[in-house]
Amino acid sequence: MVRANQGAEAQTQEERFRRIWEVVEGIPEGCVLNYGEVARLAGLPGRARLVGRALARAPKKRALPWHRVVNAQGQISFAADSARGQRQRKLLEAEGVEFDGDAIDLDRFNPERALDRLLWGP
DNA sequence: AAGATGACTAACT
DNA sequence: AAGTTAGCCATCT
Repeated sequence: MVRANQGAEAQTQEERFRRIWEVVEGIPEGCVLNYGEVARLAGLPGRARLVGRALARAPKKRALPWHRVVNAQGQISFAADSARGQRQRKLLEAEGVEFDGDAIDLDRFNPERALDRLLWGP
C-alpha cells in the first residue's frame, strides 16, 4: 500500500471537484442552493470559492444544473446584463424559481422545502 | 516563481 | 444599507 497515510482529509483536487459536482447534480429542479451550502454538503465547509471554480471547470459531458447555484444573498453571481447572467435567470425562471427584484428567497426555494411545496403549495 | 484574481461568505464598520 | 476585511486556495499572469 503506497498511500498508507491517506485519510479522509487528504483529497486530490479531482476528488473535491467530483464531490461538488455530485452535490450540484442532486439539486432538484425548481430549487437553488448557495455556494457555501454546496461546499458544506460536499464535505468542504468554508470553501465556497472552490465551488465556483469546480463549476467553471465541470466537463460539459456532465451537464450539471449549474444554474441552480447562486450566492448567499440569493442573487446570481454574474452581472445581470451579461449573457451568462441572463441565461441563468432564464433557466431558473423556466423551472419555477421566482425572483424578488434580483434576488431569490433562499428559504423558499431550498431543496429542503421541495416536499413542503409539493404538499402545501408555494 | 511570486503576486493577483475570483461563479464566495461571514463578520465587522 | 452599503462598504471593508479577513479567510479561502486553485488558477492565471
